[in-house]
Amino acid sequence: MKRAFVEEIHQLHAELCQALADPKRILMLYALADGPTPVGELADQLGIRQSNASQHLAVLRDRGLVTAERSGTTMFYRLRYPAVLQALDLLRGVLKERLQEAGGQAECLMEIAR
Amino acid sequence: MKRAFVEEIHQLHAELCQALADPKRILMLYALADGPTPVGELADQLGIRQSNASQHLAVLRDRGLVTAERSGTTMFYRLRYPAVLQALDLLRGVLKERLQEAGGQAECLMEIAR
DNA sequence: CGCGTATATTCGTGGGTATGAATATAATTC
DNA sequence: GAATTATATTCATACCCACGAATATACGCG
Repeated sequence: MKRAFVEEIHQLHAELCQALADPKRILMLYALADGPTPVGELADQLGIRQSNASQHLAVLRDRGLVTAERSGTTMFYRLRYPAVLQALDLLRGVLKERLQEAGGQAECLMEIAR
Repeated sequence: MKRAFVEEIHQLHAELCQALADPKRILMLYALADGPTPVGELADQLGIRQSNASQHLAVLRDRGLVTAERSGTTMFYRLRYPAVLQALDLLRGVLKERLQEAGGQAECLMEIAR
């Protein structure tokens, strides 16, 4: 059982986390929970340029987290693994705990931001 | 409820994910599951330099994921939120699914790598 | 206080990342 | 096939990250 393979797994694991390491991409994934969504709509929701939305979606596609389906001229992106949102929720919970322990009263915000 | 606050939450969320976006740090977190561990031991386990281990631990400390406690001259690092490992496990499961769907026969590796 | 051990920090460098602007591709309609 | 719409890609730029080497700090001991 080659050491290189094990390292490769951890590399892929890290790259998966890396895909989540951007506020825009996090918002995109949560937005996709409502079902397949066109690129333009995602861009509008996030208030970013179309090209930027495409770039972020390319990252998510590359990591295998979303799939794209064409319908006419518009591209619908679909969330592939809902478990990703569970993972994000878990980390959000950690963040909430951390902020509470830090003494800030930001807990209320946590309920809303999503 | 200011928009800036909500954006700040997502920024922090992303920074949390960013902390996980490195193979060495993932290994460190899993290693810390066994209880508080000195820096040198972590460095040895991962086969990295002491300074590099300290740097990675500084990132985890900065994101609030670990705490450091001094005992004499050695520093014991402790995992602060076990839920982080749950999140990592969820993502590992996603990775496993993805590799299986991709047709590779790397599933067996997934059982071991940790 | 000087020495050794354990850890932290700084610094330089190479490589990666996010973004807007511009351009390219793809499908639909006329 | 030209015009239109929706999306993708390329490019340049500014910023961030991982690493080793060197240096600094902190503690314990004599």
